[in-house]
Amino acid sequence: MAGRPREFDRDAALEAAMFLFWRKGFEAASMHDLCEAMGVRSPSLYAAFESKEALYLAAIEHYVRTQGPPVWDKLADGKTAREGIENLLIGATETLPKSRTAPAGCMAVLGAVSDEWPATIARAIRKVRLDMLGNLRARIEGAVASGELPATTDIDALSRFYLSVFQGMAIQAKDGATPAELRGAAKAAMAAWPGEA
Amino acid sequence: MAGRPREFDRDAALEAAMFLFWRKGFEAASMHDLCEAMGVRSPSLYAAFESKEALYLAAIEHYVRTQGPPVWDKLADGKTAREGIENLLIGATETLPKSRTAPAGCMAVLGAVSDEWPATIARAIRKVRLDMLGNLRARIEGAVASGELPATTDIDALSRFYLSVFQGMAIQAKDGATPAELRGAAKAAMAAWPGEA
DNA sequence: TGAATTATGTGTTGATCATTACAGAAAGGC
DNA sequence: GCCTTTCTGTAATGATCAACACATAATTCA
Repeated sequence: MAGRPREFDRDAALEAAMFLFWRKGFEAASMHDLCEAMGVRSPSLYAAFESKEALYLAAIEHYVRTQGPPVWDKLADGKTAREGIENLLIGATETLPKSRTAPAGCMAVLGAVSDEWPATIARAIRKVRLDMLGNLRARIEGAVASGELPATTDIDALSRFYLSVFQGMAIQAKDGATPAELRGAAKAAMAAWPGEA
Repeated sequence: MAGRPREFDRDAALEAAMFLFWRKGFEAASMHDLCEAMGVRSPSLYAAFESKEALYLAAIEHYVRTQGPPVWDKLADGKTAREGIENLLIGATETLPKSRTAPAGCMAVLGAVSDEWPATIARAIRKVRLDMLGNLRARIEGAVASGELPATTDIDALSRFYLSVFQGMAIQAKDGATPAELRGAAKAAMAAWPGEA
């Protein structure tokens, strides 16, 4: 037995919440701001999303699902792992800076970076960052298996290194770095590829 | 004409505030927490530091003055710029992870990384990050001038690149990376030095 | 000794926060 | 038409927040 139908689009509201959390973080985005951005009154919001904390968790999941692939799918592009990682980094130089449609930076890289975000949120975001590391690691492992990289390659070190470049670029994008400026950093990072001149 | 003398050590209190801000950020460190950590009642705190915002500004200045040099002075160590930057990064692998005496991460790298920190604080922190970039840039410029690096070196790209490695390592330290793990990333980053095999 | 000055401690202020009570409205099932 | 269910809007809840009023204590200068 269905009651009164919901008058707002749950997905559109979630996306609006995502953008606000992306820009402001968890604490600074107040329920008042969120209601306004989502075009929903607070009781409807609580009925649909349970709590501010649960809303954030839904928002970052939506973020990973919608904003992640355009960036991270590039890691699989190209025949070699070297090309894949370069494609990832160069792609990020375009998406990380502020644009007409998106805030600067990366919600997952820059979130929960101080203590005393709710523990569940900190855990969820840390998991996303660990997944980034895992993605890089998997690509590099593949390159070692295929012989693109020597068996002596320090896989952990190399994946952690490229993750740190990505994360650092996110901070600099937040500080206003342009795609061209980030591209310089990305190109420089590729010179660290084993065997590079 | 001096009135009643202050009963607490202003510098010790400032340092306690610094550590709390370092760990929690601006918003999440409440005046209540700060008073407790500093061992001071709020009216005394306001008399000595004016406001929470001004206290944060004093705290980050104290941070740069006391925590910066042990890390950034290493940039001048070594005969070459390459050695200096390697010393900086390797040194950071020891100081960035959580220790008995210090929280994980870097107050300047990880601060004001979301919107809606007070504008004056965001400006101050961004300036510290810009100074980091300037320090790297100056060292690399010197290396080009002395002939250590070719005149064709992309100075902006190289300094931005090493800044991003430093900043990324700060995030990973916050996520629990160990000195050994960070050392791998730092060593890998040095392979990007122009002319490296 | 007393006047001026500055710190301290208690307790409060208005604002803002996330969350919810409550009453009315819109749908389906009978 | 009526009951159940679910959503919407208004308005309130207690909690916490930064900041401060006020009275008192400690010091210096005259």
